[in-house]
Amino acid sequence: MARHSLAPNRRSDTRERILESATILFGTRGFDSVSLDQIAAEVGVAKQSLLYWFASKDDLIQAVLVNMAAELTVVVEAAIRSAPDMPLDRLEAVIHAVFRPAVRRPALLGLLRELSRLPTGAAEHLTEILNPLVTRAGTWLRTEMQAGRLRQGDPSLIIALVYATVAGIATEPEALRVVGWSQDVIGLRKLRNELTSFLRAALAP
Amino acid sequence: MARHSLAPNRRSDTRERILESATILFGTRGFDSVSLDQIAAEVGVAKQSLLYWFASKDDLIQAVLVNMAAELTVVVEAAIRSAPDMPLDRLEAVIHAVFRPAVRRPALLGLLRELSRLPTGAAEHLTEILNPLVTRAGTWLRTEMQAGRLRQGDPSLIIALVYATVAGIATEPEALRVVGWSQDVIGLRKLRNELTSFLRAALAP
DNA sequence: ACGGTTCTCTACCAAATGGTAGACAATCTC
DNA sequence: GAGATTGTCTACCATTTGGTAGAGAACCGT
Repeated sequence: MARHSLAPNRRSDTRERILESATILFGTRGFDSVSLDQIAAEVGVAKQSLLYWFASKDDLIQAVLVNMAAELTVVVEAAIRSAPDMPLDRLEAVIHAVFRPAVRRPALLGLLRELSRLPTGAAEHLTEILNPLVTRAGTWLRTEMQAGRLRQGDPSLIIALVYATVAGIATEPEALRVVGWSQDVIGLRKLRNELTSFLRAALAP
Repeated sequence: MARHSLAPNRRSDTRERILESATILFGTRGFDSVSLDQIAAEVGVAKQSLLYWFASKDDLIQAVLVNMAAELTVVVEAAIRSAPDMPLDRLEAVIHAVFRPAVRRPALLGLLRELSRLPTGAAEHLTEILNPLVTRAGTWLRTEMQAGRLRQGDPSLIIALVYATVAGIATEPEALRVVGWSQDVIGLRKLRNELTSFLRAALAP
């Protein structure tokens, strides 16, 4: 009898499949709006299999967040390393790099949007992962400014502005639609290009 | 015996107090994360009094959204009318006008962030309210561009960019904090000023 | 062959949630 | 003053939720 249609493996991929589905669901609909049952149904397992891999919903959320932070870090660091040397070109490359996963998987940045719903202190671990990334970017901007290759300004503010814009664009298509735009008319690619040309105009020395 | 400590009034202000509390709670923590019990407790009434004024949770959400759209419309239209004549100054005035309620009541823009969680079609009514506002702004930008007082560009993209940035800044302080910034270091006012100076640099003819 | 480990499942449970039924008090209308 | 209206409440309910208990199948090392 095929009660266990999925033959148990010593090395099961269930954990990764749960993480993937949970990332998408949490990122698009929010931690509180997604139940463990829904995630389990999406993955195609029973809820209790899910609770075997993650002791509680909070544990699952934590794992999803750490996973997301690591993924973002890899993408951004790779872009910084491989980008062209001129600061404006490099900045554009990084923005493109962040936009690509943000568009393919809006849930990634959507998760950041969810942070404010966590109990206080639950996101402390994320700071350890993401803060160095931001600090590095700030240091780089400052260096370029002092070398006269970028207009003077507060690096922190620039980074915050870029983050807010990317997050706002990538995670709120519905809000944009409601005020009267369809995705086709606006388009994430167009918005990305507009953002980069804005930055070029504002940061050129 | 004071079982009804609040003397019933023919004209009760309970409805408005519910709307106010619901706006704040929904906007900061999300539709699904806030229960009717919590709203009722915040207002200081029983849940059933709440259901007397709004037939269901969906009804309450709908009312909160319409209320928010009307409030935003008033603010923006007033700013457009009273602003100085030079386009860049006027644009800055409008941004300041949107930022003020956005900072005082982050829930206002936070509600827009929540739209993607509504069942399809539930936000149609909002489009009727907000779309004219956006259309008007777009027409105005286009006119100024044709008059040569702003650099050429796609008005829709500019508006979307401004909206995304304001919304991202005003509604995600927690996300900004997690990557390593405190509100004190960054500050919404600084971010607003940075945004307007960016726009000036990018849109000056 | 066999005992332990890994993995998934069915069967429950206590708490919270959105919502209903209806009693009861204050006020208005006549 | 009588009856309808308005507004608030207590009591209750069905469903959903996160989580527990524990059985059983497939695989491992010996």
